[in-house]
Amino acid sequence: MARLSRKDILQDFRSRSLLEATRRIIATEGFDAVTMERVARRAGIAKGGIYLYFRNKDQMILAALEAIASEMLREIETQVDLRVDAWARLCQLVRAQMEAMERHKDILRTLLLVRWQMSDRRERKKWRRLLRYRERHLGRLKAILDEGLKQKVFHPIDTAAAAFYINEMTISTAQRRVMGFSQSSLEGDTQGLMRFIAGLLSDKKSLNRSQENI
Amino acid sequence: MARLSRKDILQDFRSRSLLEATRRIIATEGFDAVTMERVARRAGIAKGGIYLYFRNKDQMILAALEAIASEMLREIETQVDLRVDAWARLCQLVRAQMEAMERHKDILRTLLLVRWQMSDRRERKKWRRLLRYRERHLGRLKAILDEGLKQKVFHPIDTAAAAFYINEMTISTAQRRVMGFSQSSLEGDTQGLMRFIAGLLSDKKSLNRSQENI
Amino acid sequence: MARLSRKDILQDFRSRSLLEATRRIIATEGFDAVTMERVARRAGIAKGGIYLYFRNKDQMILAALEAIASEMLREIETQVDLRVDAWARLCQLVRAQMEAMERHKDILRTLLLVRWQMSDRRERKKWRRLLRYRERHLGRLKAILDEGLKQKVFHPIDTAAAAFYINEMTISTAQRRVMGFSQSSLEGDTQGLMRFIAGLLSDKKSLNRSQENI
Amino acid sequence: MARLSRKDILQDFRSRSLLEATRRIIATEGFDAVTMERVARRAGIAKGGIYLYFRNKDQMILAALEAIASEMLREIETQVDLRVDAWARLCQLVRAQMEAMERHKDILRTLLLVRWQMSDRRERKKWRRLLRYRERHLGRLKAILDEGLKQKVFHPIDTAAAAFYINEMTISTAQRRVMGFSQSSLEGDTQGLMRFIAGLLSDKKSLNRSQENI
DNA sequence: AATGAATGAGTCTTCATTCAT
DNA sequence: TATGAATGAAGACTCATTCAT
Repeated sequence: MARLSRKDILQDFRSRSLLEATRRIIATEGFDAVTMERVARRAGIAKGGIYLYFRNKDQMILAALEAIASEMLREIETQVDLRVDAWARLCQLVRAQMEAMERHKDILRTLLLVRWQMSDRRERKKWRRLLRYRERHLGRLKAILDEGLKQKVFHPIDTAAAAFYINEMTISTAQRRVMGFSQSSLEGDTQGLMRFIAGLLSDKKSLNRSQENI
Repeated sequence: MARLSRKDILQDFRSRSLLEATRRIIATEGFDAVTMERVARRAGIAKGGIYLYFRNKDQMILAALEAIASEMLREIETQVDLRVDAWARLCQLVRAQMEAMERHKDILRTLLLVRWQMSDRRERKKWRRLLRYRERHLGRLKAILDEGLKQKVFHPIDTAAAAFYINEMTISTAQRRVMGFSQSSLEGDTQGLMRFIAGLLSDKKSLNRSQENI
Repeated sequence: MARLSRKDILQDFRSRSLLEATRRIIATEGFDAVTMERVARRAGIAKGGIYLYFRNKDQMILAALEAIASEMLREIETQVDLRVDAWARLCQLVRAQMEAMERHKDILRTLLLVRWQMSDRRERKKWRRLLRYRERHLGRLKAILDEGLKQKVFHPIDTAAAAFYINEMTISTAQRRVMGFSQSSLEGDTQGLMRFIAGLLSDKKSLNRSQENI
Repeated sequence: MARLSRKDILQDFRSRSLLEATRRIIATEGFDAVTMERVARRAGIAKGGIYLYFRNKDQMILAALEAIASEMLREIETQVDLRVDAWARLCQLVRAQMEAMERHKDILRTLLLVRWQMSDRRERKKWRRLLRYRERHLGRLKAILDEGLKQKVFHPIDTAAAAFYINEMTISTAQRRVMGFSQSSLEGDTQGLMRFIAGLLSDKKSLNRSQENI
């Protein structure tokens, strides 16, 4: 791989600083509090300097969101152990997703809010890269489901649809926590969620078995 | 009932125009695109006139969202037939919800956007009234589930959690359609959703039976 | 004099209500709080109705200020006893002025602030009527001084200038009270003021005499 | 002393321009005529630029007033010669004050306007800093009077009250000139004023003496 | 490359005045 | 006459973006 010149390193560092500053502002003061002025100050860069790294505010925020999404996905994916069976792996994935969302709950709101702006068809292109993370996650979920099906751990099911629903249910559960509407612990909510997912996927036998493994 | 004078009618009309304009802007361009100027222009009213009907921008948006939630809930609730059994009634409710959301795609977009706005804890109080609609809907769902439990149509389950997840899955399904990510017909998506819900609620026997009734 | 028709009486009543409302608002909420809306509501009249009595806001405020000035002057002038000598009469006048200003201190600020707007030559005409009240008061002061001079109670002096200074000193004393910078009682401040005025007007002998009469 | 960079100079210039523009508008059109738009235009700066120098409108106006008060006080104080006796020094001070006010008629108008603004108790804190200038001036006056008392140049008197009244009379005299109500020359008015002040302070002997020195 | 002062369009809100009823 | 809904011109303040240094 090519050596990074001092300049490249500096550029990369500054760029990261900006994204990190953006993220911190979103987390602590909300999306509307993101101004170029504030971001620059927190990143220790002059306001005008931002434009050396990002075309405009939109692009900067997009990059910040992408960084967050990317990090969360990485966090989730490193938790999955390929040696265990499909159900156990699904459990790991969902649990990891719950934990990641809990960890980043300050940002979660913004990230998910953006999902809806993404459905504006006129700006589809703008959000395309961000949508890829979602697709990647759904793909991973589906792969596990497919494998479970092959292993006859789950009953026959539309795995794409199931992946979609499982993801949505997980997000909803996390959202309920973010809104402060859950009295349970993270673990309690996760287990409740897994029980429902088990209901979706399994015939009675595997359901029983699976509940032991939650 | 009191006769409405010409003035009352006009007032009501203006007020509705403003709420409608607000809704359309939120749905098509997002919350940030709502400016008093634009709302006024779309409603065919002078900028200052808005303040005859709403104290400020926040109140106007809130009123618009409440009108939306209220209307959608009313549409859904009128579809439920009290004489049929719990499962059939659940089917009606979910189907009605799907249809209402399909009918008012822009309303749906607005409601889903606001769901995430609401999760900002700093503004909890602001959204309280709006959350009541959600609670009312979840209550109705739960009542049906409770009754189904009493009638032994469903297997033992945490009905509050189940109501939550059923609602979330329904919304997610509609959402997928709004985002253009579903190739199925409304009917197809609804049936798929009901099948998953059946999986959640029923033991094998009732599952089989229920699938006939979807 | 012509009989007043019912209409005239009503008009007069409404007009007074408006001026009184204006005055109360100035006194309680300050000059900037005077809006046509508020004035109308307090006067129990519709907003648009004001324009039946006054050409515009400026004229209304002017009329209100004039009413206040007129009332204060009347209050002051009724206190002067023509039978006593010049110095006693001057004492009465100054004391009455202090008392009137104390009574109307909420308004005083605005009334005196306006004095300065009056010095805008471009708007001289607008303020002319209000200035007459000032002139009338100064005239009365000067008349007393002139008489005192004739009676040899005061030492030779430019009575016009003295009238001016006495009035200014009186206003300044009242102002200091309005600003909360005086620890004395009204009576104390008034006596202090009179002592200084005595210094202005009298030779040593009459000074001594006058101080008994303060 | 630190060298001023070109930037510092420019900043200082802009800041001064804004204060100067503010002052001119207050003096010619009154407080209500001060709008950010107008100030910016007169200062040759963009509207938003003002906020680089002042937090908000209030602060800008306050800064302008403070600059005015400060400058006027400086002009006055440099005229006082410490080697002469108390009466001569008082003459110098009053004369200097009259001259400064004559030189800066628009400043005077501004200061007198603000005197009445300040008497709004609701905003006491806002004006505190500005009041210090008044106190400083009164303190200087009182010090001269106290010294005169010690030197037996003046007859026994409440020097604090006398300082207050002398200042008020001086201002009133200048004010009368600004309003165009004086036919005398500046010198004539000043001498008239000093004669009255002499009446306040002196027994007959010193009065006679002092009149030679006016 | 980097800075941050400067710009000016855009935002919410207020309110004197008009005018249909 | 009287009403008060409607208008629209201001006003204070913010902030993305530019550009001279």
